[in-house]
Amino acid sequence: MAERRRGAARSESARIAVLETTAALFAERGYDHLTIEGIAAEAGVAKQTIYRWWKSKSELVAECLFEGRLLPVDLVPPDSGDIRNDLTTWLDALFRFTDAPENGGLVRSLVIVAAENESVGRQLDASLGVSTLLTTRLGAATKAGDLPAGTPLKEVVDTLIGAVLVHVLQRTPAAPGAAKRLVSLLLP
Amino acid sequence: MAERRRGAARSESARIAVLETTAALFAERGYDHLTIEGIAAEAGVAKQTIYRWWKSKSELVAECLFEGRLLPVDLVPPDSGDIRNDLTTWLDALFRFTDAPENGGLVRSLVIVAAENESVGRQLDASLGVSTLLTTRLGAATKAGDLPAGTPLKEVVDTLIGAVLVHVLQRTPAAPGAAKRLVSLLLP
Amino acid sequence: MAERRRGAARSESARIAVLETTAALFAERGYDHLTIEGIAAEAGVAKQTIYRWWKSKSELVAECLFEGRLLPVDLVPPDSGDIRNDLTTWLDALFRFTDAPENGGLVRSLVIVAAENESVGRQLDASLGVSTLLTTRLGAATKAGDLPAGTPLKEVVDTLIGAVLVHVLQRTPAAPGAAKRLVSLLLP
Amino acid sequence: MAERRRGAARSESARIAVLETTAALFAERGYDHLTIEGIAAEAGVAKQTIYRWWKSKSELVAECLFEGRLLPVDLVPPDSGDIRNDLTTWLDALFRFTDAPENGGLVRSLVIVAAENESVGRQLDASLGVSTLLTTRLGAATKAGDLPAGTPLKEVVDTLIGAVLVHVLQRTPAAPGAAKRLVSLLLP
DNA sequence: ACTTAAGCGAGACGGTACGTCCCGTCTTAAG
DNA sequence: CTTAAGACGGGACGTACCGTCTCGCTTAAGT
Repeated sequence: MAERRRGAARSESARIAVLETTAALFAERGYDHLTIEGIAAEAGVAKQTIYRWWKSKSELVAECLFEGRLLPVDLVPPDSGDIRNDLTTWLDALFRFTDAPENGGLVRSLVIVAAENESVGRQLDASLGVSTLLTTRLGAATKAGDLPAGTPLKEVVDTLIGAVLVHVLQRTPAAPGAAKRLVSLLLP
Repeated sequence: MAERRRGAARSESARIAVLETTAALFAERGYDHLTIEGIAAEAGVAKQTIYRWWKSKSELVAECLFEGRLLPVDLVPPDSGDIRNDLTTWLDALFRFTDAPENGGLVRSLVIVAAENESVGRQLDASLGVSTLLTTRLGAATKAGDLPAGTPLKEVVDTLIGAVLVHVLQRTPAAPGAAKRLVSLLLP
Repeated sequence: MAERRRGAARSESARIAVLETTAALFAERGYDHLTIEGIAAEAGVAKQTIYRWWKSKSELVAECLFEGRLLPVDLVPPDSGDIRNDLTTWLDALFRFTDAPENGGLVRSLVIVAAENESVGRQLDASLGVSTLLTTRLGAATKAGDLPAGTPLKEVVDTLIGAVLVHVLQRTPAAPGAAKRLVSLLLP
Repeated sequence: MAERRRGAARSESARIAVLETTAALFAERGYDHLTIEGIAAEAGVAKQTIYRWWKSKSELVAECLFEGRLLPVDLVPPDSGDIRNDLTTWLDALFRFTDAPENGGLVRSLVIVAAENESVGRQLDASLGVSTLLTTRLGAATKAGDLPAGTPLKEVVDTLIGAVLVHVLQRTPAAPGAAKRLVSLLLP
C-alpha cells in the first residue's frame, strides 16, 4: 500500500478552482493573456499552490484540455458502422465549431499551446476526440472489408486535423461540402 | 507626384538592422523568448524606433517572414511540367525541413505567429512558397488535361500544409513516402 | 553699424509664442510637468527652434520671469516717502499673493527654478520687485534721516523675502499683521 | 494586540539599503539626477520594492531627511541658558554649512524637495533642528524673563530659516556677523 | 496529547520586459 | 540661415508578471 507522507493532503477544492478558473480565463482572454497571477487571484488560491503542482502555464492548460474543460463540444466521432460517414460527420462538426467566430480564437490559442507544450502537441488527436476511432475502429473496419488492408488511418486522420488547423489559422471558413470531399479523397 | 512630408525620412539602415536582428533572434531563441527590448539592444536601435513602425512583436516577425528572412530554405515548388511530381517534391522538402530537429522549433514558433497575427495566418501558403503554384499553374495544368476541371487545388494545397503542421505539432517525423502517398490520394 | 549676418533673421513671432506658451504651461502645470516638447507642440514651433535660442528649460522660464510673464501681480513697492510703510505694503501684498491657493504652487515652482538656475537665484529680489528700492531709495532715505547710516537694507529685504519663502514652503498662511511686525522689527 | 497580516514581513534590510543609497546618490548627484531606477540598481533592490513602499521620489527623500540621513551636520541648537546666544550659534553654523560650496547644491536640492513634497515643506524647521527649541525653550525663556511675553518665537525662527534659504538660492555667502545681527534685530 | 511535516492563503522580494514619455541631436524641404 | 516637421539613439518612467521565498495558520500522520 502506498505510504501517505505526513502533513495535510492536497486540497482538491483548490485544484478544481484553479482548473476551472484557468479554463474560464483561457476561453475569455486567450492563452497569451493568461497569467498565473491572474488565475491565482481569481481562483482565490496562492500562487505557490499553483507552482507546487504545475510546472508551467502550458501544463496547466494541458491538464484542462485533457480533462475536457477547454473544448465545450462533444467531439467524439459517432459509430454508425460506416467509417467514412462517421469521419465526415466528425470533421464537419469540427469545421463548424472552429468557424464560429467566438471559437476561432480559442482554437488558435490551443494551437499555440500545442506548439509550446510537447505533450499537448503529441496528443492533439486525442484532444480532438479521435483516439478511440484510431485504436478500435480501424481494425474492425479493415476486417469488415470497409477499408483496404494497410490503410494508414492515423495518417488520414492527421491530415483531416491538419485541414482544420489550416482553416483556423487562415481565418477562412471551410467551403461547403469540404468535409465530405476530403474524406472521399482520403478514403477512396 | 507624391508629396513627401517634411522631416527626416525613415532610416532604412535602422529598418534593416531591426529585421535582421529579429530574424536572427527568432531563429536562435524562438518566438516567445523574443523581446522588443532585446531586439532594440542587439540592433543598436531605440525601442521607440521599433514601436514607431511596428505595432507588435508579431507584426515585426510577419515582416521578416514576408521578406523571406525567416525560412532559410528555398520553398518554391519546381516546375517540371508534371504538377503531381512538383507538389510531391515540394512537400517532401517541407517534410524534411521540418523534421530536422533544429528547424522544428522554428516552425512551431511560426505557427504561434500565424495564430497570433492575422496577416501571417492568411498568408500561410504564400509564406510556404505555393502562391505561384496556385495562381499560375492550376489553369495551365487543367488546360493541358493534367487535372480534371474543377480540381480544388487551393484546398489540396491547404490540406498538404495542414499535414505538415500536424507533424510539426506532434513532433512526429513524417513516414517515408508520406509526401508521395498524400499527393497521390489528393490528386488521383 | 552692426554687421547683420546673412540668412533669415530670428523669428520674433516664434520667440513670443514660445515664451507665452511657457508661461501658460508653467502656471497651469508647474515647472516639473513642463516639457520642451510640450511647449514646442503647443506653441506650434519646432523643438530645434527652442534649443537654438535657449540652453535649458530653466533658462526659458528665467526669460519668462525677467520679462514679467510669470508673476501676474504688480510687485513693485510703492513710494510714499515712508520706507517702512512702503516695505510693509509690498510685503503684505506678497504674503497675500502667495497665500492664495492657486498661487502657492506657482511660487513653489519658482523656488525650484531659483534652485536650479543660478541667474534666477541671483535675481530673486529683482524678480520680486525690490531692486529699485534697494538701489535708489536706500540712499535717499538715509540722507533724509529715515534710516540710520549703515542700515543693511539689502539684508533686511532678503530676510523679508526669506520669510515669504518659508511660508510658501510650509504651506502656512502668514499670520495677520505679520508684514508690519516683521518690518518693525527689522527696521526699528 | 496588533494583528499582523499574513504574508512575509517587510524586509528591513531592503528598506535600509534603499534609504542609504538614496541619501548617497542625493548628496552625490543632487535631487534631479536622482532616479528610482538608479537607486534600485545601486541598492540591489527591485524597482517594485521601492514603489511598494514609497509613492514618489520626493517621499523617499523625505524619509531620508526625517531619519537624519541627508544632512550630515549636527544642527541641534545648543542650550547655554541664553537663548539669543544659542540661536546665534545655531544660525551661524547653518550659514557656514550652506556657504561651503560642496553643500550649497545639497541644500538647494533640499529646497526643491520642500517645494515638491508637502510634508517636507511643513517640517522644514524640524529638519533644520529647531523643533525642540521651539517647543521647550520658548516657555522656559519667557518664564525666566529672557523673552518678553508674547514673543512670536516660531515666526522668528522661520524668518531666520528664510534668511538662510535666500542666501542659498542667491549663491551669496552670508556677510560676517550676519547671524548675530539678525538675531539681535529679531529678539531685541 | 505532542511533535512534525506538509499544504495553504497571503504577500514581499529580486528580476525582466513592457509600452510610453521626453531628452537633445540630426535630417529634410520650404521660405 | 531659420523654420516646422519629425526620425533617431538614449534613458527613465510606472506597471505587470515572473518564479522564489517567508510568514502564520491548518491539517493529518507518527510518536
